[in-house]
Amino acid sequence: MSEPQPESARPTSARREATRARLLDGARQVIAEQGVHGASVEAICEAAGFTRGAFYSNFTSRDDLVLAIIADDRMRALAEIESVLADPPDDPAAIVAAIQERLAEFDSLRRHLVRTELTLYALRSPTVRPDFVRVRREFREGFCRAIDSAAAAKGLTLLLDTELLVRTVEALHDGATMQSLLEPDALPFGTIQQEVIPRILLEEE
Amino acid sequence: MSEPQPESARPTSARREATRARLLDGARQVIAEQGVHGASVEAICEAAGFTRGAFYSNFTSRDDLVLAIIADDRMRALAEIESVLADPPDDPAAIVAAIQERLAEFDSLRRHLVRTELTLYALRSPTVRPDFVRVRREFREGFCRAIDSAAAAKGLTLLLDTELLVRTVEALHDGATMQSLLEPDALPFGTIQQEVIPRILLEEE
DNA sequence: CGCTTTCAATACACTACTGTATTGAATACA
DNA sequence: TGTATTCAATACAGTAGTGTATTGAAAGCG
Repeated sequence: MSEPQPESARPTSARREATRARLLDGARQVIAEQGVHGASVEAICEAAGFTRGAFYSNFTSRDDLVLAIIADDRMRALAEIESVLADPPDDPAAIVAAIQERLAEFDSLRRHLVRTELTLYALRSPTVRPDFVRVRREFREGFCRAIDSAAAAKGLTLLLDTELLVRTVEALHDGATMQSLLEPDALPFGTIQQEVIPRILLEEE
Repeated sequence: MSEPQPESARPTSARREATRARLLDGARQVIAEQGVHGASVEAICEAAGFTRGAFYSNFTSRDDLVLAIIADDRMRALAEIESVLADPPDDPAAIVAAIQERLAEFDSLRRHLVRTELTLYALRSPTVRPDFVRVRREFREGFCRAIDSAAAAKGLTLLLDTELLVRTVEALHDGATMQSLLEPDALPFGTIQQEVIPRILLEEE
Protein backbone atom coordinates (compact mmCIF):
# COMPACT_ATOMS: atom_id res chain seq x y z
CA MET A 1 0.00 0.00 0.00
CA SER A 2 2.44 2.56 -1.18
CA GLU A 3 0.08 5.24 -2.48
CA PRO A 4 2.19 5.46 -5.62
CA GLN A 5 1.34 8.83 -7.18
CA PRO A 6 -0.76 11.89 -6.46
CA GLU A 7 -2.73 10.31 -9.32
CA SER A 8 -2.80 13.52 -11.31
CA ALA A 9 0.85 13.31 -12.30
CA ARG A 10 1.42 9.77 -13.46
CA PRO A 11 4.98 9.05 -14.54
CA THR A 12 3.79 7.28 -17.71
CA SER A 13 6.61 5.04 -18.83
CA ALA A 14 7.94 5.20 -22.37
CA ARG A 15 6.31 1.90 -23.18
CA ARG A 16 2.95 3.13 -22.00
CA GLU A 17 3.34 6.35 -23.90
CA ALA A 18 4.10 4.44 -27.10
CA THR A 19 1.05 2.25 -26.62
CA ARG A 20 -1.16 5.29 -26.15
CA ALA A 21 0.26 6.91 -29.26
CA ARG A 22 -0.32 3.81 -31.34
CA LEU A 23 -3.86 3.53 -30.08
CA LEU A 24 -4.46 7.18 -30.97
CA ASP A 25 -3.16 6.63 -34.48
CA GLY A 26 -5.14 3.44 -34.82
CA ALA A 27 -8.25 5.34 -33.84
CA ARG A 28 -7.55 8.11 -36.37
CA GLN A 29 -7.07 5.52 -39.06
CA VAL A 30 -10.26 3.65 -38.29
CA ILE A 31 -12.25 6.86 -37.96
CA ALA A 32 -10.95 8.09 -41.31
CA GLU A 33 -11.86 4.81 -42.95
CA GLN A 34 -15.14 3.93 -41.33
CA GLY A 35 -16.28 6.95 -39.39
CA VAL A 36 -16.75 7.26 -35.68
CA HIS A 37 -19.48 4.66 -35.86
CA GLY A 38 -17.09 2.06 -37.19
CA ALA A 39 -14.49 2.91 -34.61
CA SER A 40 -15.36 0.28 -32.06
CA VAL A 41 -12.81 -0.31 -29.35
CA GLU A 42 -12.26 -3.66 -30.98
CA ALA A 43 -11.52 -2.10 -34.38
CA ILE A 44 -9.22 0.54 -32.93
CA CYS A 45 -7.20 -2.05 -31.09
CA GLU A 46 -6.91 -4.22 -34.15
CA ALA A 47 -5.67 -1.29 -36.22
CA ALA A 48 -3.14 -0.47 -33.54
CA GLY A 49 -2.03 -4.08 -33.23
CA PHE A 50 -3.26 -4.59 -29.68
CA THR A 51 -6.14 -6.31 -27.98
CA ARG A 52 -8.73 -4.59 -25.88
CA GLY A 53 -6.70 -5.26 -22.79
CA ALA A 54 -4.31 -2.54 -23.90
CA PHE A 55 -7.13 -0.13 -24.51
CA TYR A 56 -8.75 -0.45 -21.14
CA SER A 57 -5.39 -0.32 -19.48
CA ASN A 58 -4.81 3.11 -21.07
CA PHE A 59 -8.20 4.71 -21.45
CA THR A 60 -11.33 4.51 -19.38
CA SER A 61 -13.72 4.94 -22.30
CA ARG A 62 -14.06 6.00 -25.88
CA ASP A 63 -14.76 9.56 -24.82
CA ASP A 64 -11.47 9.49 -23.00
CA LEU A 65 -9.68 8.49 -26.20
CA VAL A 66 -11.52 11.04 -28.30
CA LEU A 67 -10.51 13.77 -25.87
CA ALA A 68 -6.92 12.59 -26.16
CA ILE A 69 -7.04 12.87 -29.95
CA ILE A 70 -8.54 16.33 -29.79
CA ALA A 71 -5.94 17.47 -27.26
CA ASP A 72 -3.17 16.04 -29.41
CA ASP A 73 -4.44 17.77 -32.54
CA ARG A 74 -4.87 20.99 -30.62
CA MET A 75 -1.26 20.98 -29.48
CA ARG A 76 -0.10 20.56 -33.05
CA ALA A 77 -2.38 23.23 -34.47
CA LEU A 78 -1.33 25.71 -31.80
CA ALA A 79 2.28 24.96 -32.52
CA GLU A 80 1.70 25.84 -36.16
CA ILE A 81 0.07 29.13 -35.22
CA GLU A 82 2.81 29.95 -32.76
CA SER A 83 5.55 29.23 -35.24
CA VAL A 84 3.96 31.77 -37.55
CA LEU A 85 3.51 34.24 -34.69
CA ALA A 86 7.11 33.90 -33.65
CA ASP A 87 8.36 35.46 -36.86
CA PRO A 88 5.39 36.86 -38.75
CA PRO A 89 5.68 37.99 -42.35
CA ASP A 90 5.09 41.70 -42.76
CA ASP A 91 1.75 41.88 -44.43
CA PRO A 92 -1.45 40.20 -43.27
CA ALA A 93 -2.04 38.46 -46.56
CA ALA A 94 1.28 36.72 -46.16
CA ILE A 95 0.35 35.70 -42.63
CA VAL A 96 -2.93 34.25 -43.77
CA ALA A 97 -1.16 32.53 -46.62
CA ALA A 98 1.51 31.15 -44.31
CA ILE A 99 -1.05 29.87 -41.86
CA GLN A 100 -3.16 28.41 -44.64
CA GLU A 101 -0.12 26.66 -45.97
CA ARG A 102 0.87 25.21 -42.62
CA LEU A 103 -2.68 24.15 -41.97
CA ALA A 104 -2.98 22.53 -45.37
CA GLU A 105 0.11 20.57 -44.62
CA PHE A 106 -1.08 19.61 -41.19
CA ASP A 107 -4.76 19.30 -41.94
CA SER A 108 -4.68 16.95 -44.89
CA LEU A 109 -7.91 15.71 -46.42
CA ARG A 110 -7.75 12.60 -44.29
CA ARG A 111 -7.18 14.60 -41.15
CA HIS A 112 -9.98 16.95 -42.06
CA LEU A 113 -12.29 13.99 -42.37
CA VAL A 114 -11.34 12.80 -38.90
CA ARG A 115 -11.78 16.29 -37.52
CA THR A 116 -15.25 16.55 -39.00
CA GLU A 117 -16.18 13.18 -37.57
CA LEU A 118 -14.94 14.26 -34.18
CA THR A 119 -16.77 17.57 -34.47
CA LEU A 120 -20.06 15.77 -34.90
CA TYR A 121 -19.18 13.42 -32.10
CA ALA A 122 -18.16 16.27 -29.80
CA LEU A 123 -21.34 18.17 -30.59
CA ARG A 124 -23.36 15.49 -28.87
CA SER A 125 -21.11 14.36 -26.08
CA PRO A 126 -21.55 16.45 -22.93
CA THR A 127 -18.12 15.28 -21.81
CA VAL A 128 -16.24 16.11 -24.98
CA ARG A 129 -18.07 19.16 -26.25
CA PRO A 130 -16.84 21.84 -23.82
CA ASP A 131 -13.27 20.80 -24.33
CA PHE A 132 -13.71 20.78 -28.07
CA VAL A 133 -15.23 24.25 -28.14
CA ARG A 134 -12.43 25.54 -25.93
CA VAL A 135 -9.78 24.10 -28.22
CA ARG A 136 -11.35 25.79 -31.20
CA ARG A 137 -11.55 29.11 -29.37
CA GLU A 138 -7.94 29.03 -28.29
CA PHE A 139 -6.89 28.26 -31.81
CA ARG A 140 -8.96 31.12 -33.16
CA GLU A 141 -7.56 33.54 -30.61
CA GLY A 142 -4.02 32.70 -31.60
CA PHE A 143 -4.94 33.26 -35.21
CA CYS A 144 -6.48 36.65 -34.40
CA ARG A 145 -3.42 37.77 -32.45
CA ALA A 146 -1.14 36.94 -35.35
CA ILE A 147 -3.19 38.94 -37.81
CA ASP A 148 -3.75 41.91 -35.54
CA SER A 149 -0.13 42.32 -34.62
CA ALA A 150 1.05 42.13 -38.19
CA ALA A 151 -1.65 44.52 -39.39
CA ALA A 152 -0.79 47.00 -36.64
CA ALA A 153 2.90 46.80 -37.42
CA LYS A 154 2.23 47.70 -41.03
CA GLY A 155 -0.52 50.21 -40.35
CA LEU A 156 -2.97 48.30 -42.52
CA THR A 157 -6.71 48.32 -42.06
CA LEU A 158 -8.57 45.04 -42.29
CA LEU A 159 -11.80 44.91 -44.17
CA LEU A 160 -13.56 42.91 -41.49
CA ASP A 161 -13.45 42.66 -37.74
CA THR A 162 -10.59 40.25 -37.01
CA GLU A 163 -12.63 37.59 -35.27
CA LEU A 164 -15.17 37.64 -38.06
CA LEU A 165 -12.37 37.40 -40.57
CA VAL A 166 -10.87 34.40 -38.85
CA ARG A 167 -14.23 32.72 -38.49
CA THR A 168 -14.82 33.32 -42.18
CA VAL A 169 -11.49 31.79 -43.09
CA GLU A 170 -12.25 28.79 -40.92
CA ALA A 171 -15.71 28.37 -42.37
CA LEU A 172 -14.37 28.63 -45.90
CA HIS A 173 -11.61 26.19 -45.13
CA ASP A 174 -13.98 23.63 -43.62
CA GLY A 175 -16.67 23.94 -46.26
CA ALA A 176 -14.27 24.02 -49.17
CA THR A 177 -12.28 21.07 -47.89
CA MET A 178 -15.44 19.02 -47.64
CA GLN A 179 -16.23 19.87 -51.24
CA SER A 180 -12.76 18.78 -52.24
CA LEU A 181 -13.29 15.52 -50.42
CA LEU A 182 -16.47 14.90 -52.34
CA GLU A 183 -15.20 16.00 -55.74
CA PRO A 184 -11.41 15.94 -55.68
CA ASP A 185 -11.19 16.33 -59.44
CA ALA A 186 -13.70 19.13 -59.81
CA LEU A 187 -12.26 21.16 -56.97
CA PRO A 188 -8.60 20.79 -56.07
CA PHE A 189 -7.78 21.38 -52.43
CA GLY A 190 -7.40 25.08 -51.62
CA THR A 191 -8.94 26.56 -54.76
CA ILE A 192 -11.71 28.48 -53.06
CA GLN A 193 -9.53 29.76 -50.25
CA GLN A 194 -6.91 31.10 -52.67
CA GLU A 195 -9.47 32.91 -54.75
CA VAL A 196 -11.64 34.34 -52.06
CA ILE A 197 -9.60 35.16 -48.98
CA PRO A 198 -7.46 37.90 -50.53
CA ARG A 199 -10.66 39.65 -51.57
CA ILE A 200 -12.07 39.94 -48.08
CA LEU A 201 -8.86 40.84 -46.35
CA LEU A 202 -7.93 44.52 -46.80
CA GLU A 203 -9.71 47.81 -47.11
CA GLU A 204 -9.49 49.38 -50.56
CA GLU A 205 -7.01 52.18 -50.43
CA MET B 1 -49.03 -16.48 -60.76
CA SER B 2 -50.18 -13.10 -61.92
CA GLU B 3 -46.84 -11.38 -62.51
CA PRO B 4 -48.15 -8.42 -60.55
CA GLN B 5 -46.03 -5.46 -61.70
CA PRO B 6 -43.16 -4.69 -64.02
CA GLU B 7 -41.42 -4.41 -60.65
CA SER B 8 -39.95 -1.03 -61.48
CA ALA B 9 -43.27 0.77 -61.12
CA ARG B 10 -44.74 -0.48 -57.87
CA PRO B 11 -48.12 1.02 -57.06
CA THR B 12 -47.10 1.72 -53.44
CA SER B 13 -50.33 1.94 -51.51
CA ALA B 14 -51.08 4.93 -49.33
CA ARG B 15 -50.46 2.89 -46.23
CA ARG B 16 -47.06 1.80 -47.44
CA GLU B 17 -46.17 5.34 -48.42
CA ALA B 18 -47.08 6.59 -44.96
CA THR B 19 -44.96 3.91 -43.34
CA ARG B 20 -41.98 4.85 -45.47
CA ALA B 21 -42.40 8.51 -44.65
CA ARG B 22 -42.58 7.79 -40.93
CA LEU B 23 -39.46 5.64 -41.14
CA LEU B 24 -37.65 8.43 -42.98
CA ASP B 25 -38.60 10.95 -40.33
CA GLY B 26 -37.68 8.54 -37.59
CA ALA B 27 -34.28 8.11 -39.17
CA ARG B 28 -33.75 11.87 -39.44
CA GLN B 29 -34.67 12.26 -35.80
CA VAL B 30 -32.36 9.52 -34.58
CA ILE B 31 -29.50 10.73 -36.79
CA ALA B 32 -29.90 14.28 -35.48
CA GLU B 33 -29.89 13.03 -31.91
CA GLN B 34 -27.29 10.30 -31.97
CA GLY B 35 -25.51 10.52 -35.28
CA VAL B 36 -25.45 7.96 -38.04
CA HIS B 37 -23.68 5.57 -35.70
CA GLY B 38 -26.57 5.59 -33.30
CA ALA B 39 -29.10 5.16 -36.05
CA SER B 40 -29.42 1.40 -35.88
CA VAL B 41 -32.34 -0.09 -37.73
CA GLU B 42 -33.70 -0.92 -34.31
CA ALA B 43 -33.49 2.71 -33.12
CA ILE B 44 -35.01 4.09 -36.31
CA CYS B 45 -37.96 1.74 -36.06
CA GLU B 46 -38.53 2.59 -32.44
CA ALA B 47 -38.49 6.32 -33.23
CA ALA B 48 -40.97 5.73 -36.04
CA GLY B 49 -43.20 3.54 -33.89
CA PHE B 50 -42.62 0.34 -35.83
CA THR B 51 -40.67 -2.85 -35.39
CA ARG B 52 -37.95 -4.01 -37.70
CA GLY B 53 -40.47 -5.98 -39.69
CA ALA B 54 -41.73 -2.73 -41.15
CA PHE B 55 -38.24 -1.63 -42.03
CA TYR B 56 -37.23 -4.72 -43.93
CA SER B 57 -40.57 -4.75 -45.64
CA ASN B 58 -39.86 -1.26 -47.01
CA PHE B 59 -36.11 -1.01 -47.41
CA THR B 60 -33.52 -3.57 -48.27
CA SER B 61 -30.75 -1.98 -46.21
CA ARG B 62 -29.64 1.11 -44.39
CA ASP B 63 -28.01 2.44 -47.55
CA ASP B 64 -31.36 2.15 -49.20
CA LEU B 65 -32.94 4.29 -46.52
CA VAL B 66 -30.13 6.85 -46.60
CA LEU B 67 -30.54 7.21 -50.34
CA ALA B 68 -34.24 7.77 -49.82
CA ILE B 69 -33.55 10.57 -47.33
CA ILE B 70 -31.06 12.21 -49.66
CA ALA B 71 -33.46 12.00 -52.59
CA ASP B 72 -36.23 13.45 -50.47
CA ASP B 73 -34.08 16.36 -49.32
CA ARG B 74 -32.90 16.96 -52.84
CA MET B 75 -36.44 17.31 -54.12
CA ARG B 76 -37.18 19.90 -51.49
CA ALA B 77 -33.99 21.88 -52.03
CA LEU B 78 -34.52 21.96 -55.79
CA ALA B 79 -38.07 23.14 -55.25
CA GLU B 80 -36.73 26.06 -53.22
CA ILE B 81 -34.28 26.99 -55.96
CA GLU B 82 -36.92 26.69 -58.62
CA SER B 83 -39.37 28.82 -56.74
CA VAL B 84 -36.75 31.57 -56.69
CA LEU B 85 -35.93 31.02 -60.35
CA ALA B 86 -39.58 31.24 -61.32
CA ASP B 87 -39.79 34.89 -60.34
CA PRO B 88 -36.31 36.17 -59.58
CA PRO B 89 -35.70 39.49 -57.86
CA ASP B 90 -33.90 41.97 -60.06
CA ASP B 91 -30.47 42.20 -58.56
CA PRO B 92 -28.18 39.26 -57.82
CA ALA B 93 -27.73 40.24 -54.20
CA ALA B 94 -31.45 39.92 -53.71
CA ILE B 95 -31.40 36.51 -55.36
CA VAL B 96 -28.64 35.33 -53.09
CA ALA B 97 -30.48 36.77 -50.13
CA ALA B 98 -33.72 35.14 -51.16
CA ILE B 99 -32.08 31.77 -51.64
CA GLN B 100 -30.18 32.11 -48.37
CA GLU B 101 -33.43 32.87 -46.67
CA ARG B 102 -35.27 29.93 -48.13
CA LEU B 103 -32.37 27.66 -47.36
CA ALA B 104 -32.15 28.92 -43.80
CA GLU B 105 -35.79 28.12 -43.39
CA PHE B 106 -35.46 24.74 -44.97
CA ASP B 107 -31.99 23.88 -43.72
CA SER B 108 -32.42 24.44 -40.00
CA LEU B 109 -29.59 23.67 -37.64
CA ARG B 110 -31.01 20.24 -36.97
CA ARG B 111 -31.34 19.51 -40.65
CA HIS B 112 -27.84 20.76 -41.28
CA LEU B 113 -26.58 18.34 -38.68
CA VAL B 114 -28.32 15.47 -40.40
CA ARG B 115 -26.98 16.60 -43.74
CA THR B 116 -23.44 16.69 -42.43
CA GLU B 117 -23.83 13.23 -40.95
CA LEU B 118 -25.11 11.95 -44.25
CA THR B 119 -22.30 13.68 -46.10
CA LEU B 120 -19.73 11.78 -44.10
CA TYR B 121 -21.69 8.60 -44.54
CA ALA B 122 -22.03 9.13 -48.28
CA LEU B 123 -18.34 9.89 -48.60
CA ARG B 124 -17.54 6.31 -47.65
CA SER B 125 -20.40 4.39 -49.16
CA PRO B 126 -19.73 3.38 -52.77
CA THR B 127 -23.46 2.95 -53.21
CA VAL B 128 -24.54 6.29 -51.81
CA ARG B 129 -21.68 8.54 -52.81
CA PRO B 130 -22.30 8.94 -56.55
CA ASP B 131 -25.93 9.78 -55.95
CA PHE B 132 -25.01 12.23 -53.26
CA VAL B 133 -22.47 14.02 -55.43
CA ARG B 134 -24.96 14.20 -58.26
CA VAL B 135 -27.61 15.73 -56.03
CA ARG B 136 -25.17 18.39 -54.88
CA ARG B 137 -24.17 19.17 -58.43
CA GLU B 138 -27.73 19.53 -59.66
CA PHE B 139 -28.50 21.81 -56.79
CA ARG B 140 -25.46 23.93 -57.54
CA GLU B 141 -26.31 24.15 -61.22
CA GLY B 142 -29.77 25.45 -60.43
CA PHE B 143 -28.24 28.04 -58.17
CA CYS B 144 -25.82 29.14 -60.90
CA ARG B 145 -28.59 29.48 -63.46
CA ALA B 146 -30.60 31.70 -61.15
CA ILE B 147 -27.70 34.03 -60.52
CA ASP B 148 -26.53 34.19 -64.13
CA SER B 149 -29.93 34.96 -65.57
CA ALA B 150 -30.58 37.71 -63.08
CA ALA B 151 -27.13 39.21 -63.54
CA ALA B 152 -27.53 39.16 -67.31
CA ALA B 153 -30.94 40.78 -67.10
CA LYS B 154 -29.52 43.65 -65.10
CA GLY B 155 -26.24 43.89 -66.94
CA LEU B 156 -24.26 43.42 -63.75
CA THR B 157 -20.81 41.89 -63.58
CA LEU B 158 -20.10 39.35 -60.90
CA LEU B 159 -16.83 39.54 -59.05
CA LEU B 160 -16.21 35.82 -59.32
CA ASP B 161 -16.92 33.07 -61.78
CA THR B 162 -20.45 31.94 -61.02
CA GLU B 163 -19.62 28.39 -60.10
CA LEU B 164 -16.85 29.53 -57.82
CA LEU B 165 -19.20 32.03 -56.26
CA VAL B 166 -21.81 29.41 -55.60
CA ARG B 167 -19.25 27.01 -54.22
CA THR B 168 -18.01 29.77 -51.96
CA VAL B 169 -21.48 30.50 -50.71
CA GLU B 170 -22.03 26.83 -50.05
CA ALA B 171 -18.74 26.46 -48.25
CA LEU B 172 -19.41 29.52 -46.14
CA HIS B 173 -22.90 28.31 -45.35
CA ASP B 174 -21.71 24.87 -44.31
CA GLY B 175 -18.72 26.03 -42.29
CA ALA B 176 -20.55 28.88 -40.63
CA THR B 177 -23.54 26.75 -39.74
CA MET B 178 -21.28 24.25 -38.06
CA GLN B 179 -19.76 27.05 -36.02
CA SER B 180 -23.23 28.17 -35.03
CA LEU B 181 -24.06 24.65 -33.97
CA LEU B 182 -21.00 24.57 -31.75
CA GLU B 183 -21.38 28.06 -30.29
CA PRO B 184 -24.94 29.19 -30.82
CA ASP B 185 -24.51 32.16 -28.47
CA ALA B 186 -21.20 33.38 -29.84
CA LEU B 187 -22.29 33.15 -33.44
CA PRO B 188 -25.96 33.46 -34.33
CA PHE B 189 -27.05 31.58 -37.39
CA GLY B 190 -26.33 33.49 -40.60
CA THR B 191 -23.95 36.14 -39.22
CA ILE B 192 -20.99 35.27 -41.38
CA GLN B 193 -23.00 34.85 -44.54
CA GLN B 194 -24.69 38.22 -44.15
CA GLU B 195 -21.42 40.02 -43.60
CA VAL B 196 -19.29 38.34 -46.20
CA ILE B 197 -21.35 37.37 -49.19
CA PRO B 198 -22.26 40.90 -50.32
CA ARG B 199 -18.55 41.69 -50.38
CA ILE B 200 -17.65 38.98 -52.83
CA LEU B 201 -20.62 39.42 -55.11
CA LEU B 202 -20.23 42.37 -57.45
CA GLU B 203 -17.46 44.11 -59.28
CA GLU B 204 -16.66 47.59 -57.97
CA GLU B 205 -18.06 50.11 -60.38
C1' DC C 1 -69.64 -11.47 -47.03
C1' DG C 2 -65.91 -14.32 -47.69
C1' DC C 3 -61.53 -14.83 -50.03
C1' DT C 4 -57.04 -12.89 -51.21
C1' DT C 5 -53.39 -9.95 -50.84
C1' DT C 6 -50.60 -6.81 -48.44
C1' DC C 7 -47.80 -5.53 -44.82
C1' DA C 8 -46.09 -5.15 -40.28
C1' DA C 9 -45.18 -8.04 -36.00
C1' DT C 10 -42.92 -11.81 -34.02
C1' DA C 11 -39.69 -15.55 -33.33
C1' DC C 12 -35.24 -17.23 -34.10
C1' DA C 13 -30.46 -18.05 -34.90
C1' DC C 14 -26.49 -15.54 -35.23
C1' DT C 15 -22.62 -12.01 -34.84
C1' DA C 16 -20.23 -8.09 -32.95
C1' DC C 17 -19.01 -5.59 -29.27
C1' DT C 18 -18.74 -4.33 -24.34
C1' DG C 19 -16.38 -4.13 -19.79
C1' DT C 20 -14.36 -6.75 -15.98
C1' DA C 21 -11.50 -10.07 -13.72
C1' DT C 22 -7.58 -12.68 -14.06
C1' DT C 23 -3.27 -14.22 -15.90
C1' DG C 24 1.28 -14.14 -17.57
C1' DA C 25 5.22 -11.96 -19.82
C1' DA C 26 8.39 -8.32 -19.97
C1' DT C 27 10.75 -4.64 -17.69
C1' DA C 28 12.77 -2.22 -13.75
C1' DC C 29 15.58 -2.33 -10.11
C1' DA C 30 18.14 -3.99 -5.82
C1' DT D 1 20.25 -12.46 -10.86
C1' DG D 2 16.20 -12.67 -8.51
C1' DT D 3 12.15 -10.22 -6.98
C1' DA D 4 8.59 -6.71 -7.66
C1' DT D 5 5.92 -4.16 -10.67
C1' DT D 6 3.87 -2.78 -14.77
C1' DC D 7 1.08 -3.58 -18.55
C1' DA D 8 -1.05 -6.03 -22.23
C1' DA D 9 -3.39 -10.61 -23.32
C1' DT D 10 -6.95 -13.70 -22.34
C1' DA D 11 -11.19 -15.59 -20.63
C1' DC D 12 -15.85 -14.72 -19.62
C1' DA D 13 -20.49 -13.19 -19.06
C1' DG D 14 -23.44 -10.14 -20.79
C1' DT D 15 -25.97 -6.82 -24.19
C1' DA D 16 -27.45 -4.98 -28.56
C1' DG D 17 -28.10 -5.39 -33.07
C1' DT D 18 -28.59 -8.10 -37.56
C1' DG D 19 -31.34 -10.38 -41.23
C1' DT D 20 -34.54 -14.15 -42.33
C1' DA D 21 -38.58 -16.95 -42.01
C1' DT D 22 -43.00 -17.16 -40.44
C1' DT D 23 -47.34 -15.53 -38.65
C1' DG D 24 -51.46 -12.94 -38.19
C1' DA D 25 -54.33 -8.90 -38.79
C1' DA D 26 -56.33 -5.57 -41.69
C1' DA D 27 -57.47 -3.68 -46.15
C1' DG D 28 -58.97 -4.61 -50.87
C1' DC D 29 -61.91 -6.76 -53.92
C1' DG D 30 -65.39 -10.16 -56.30
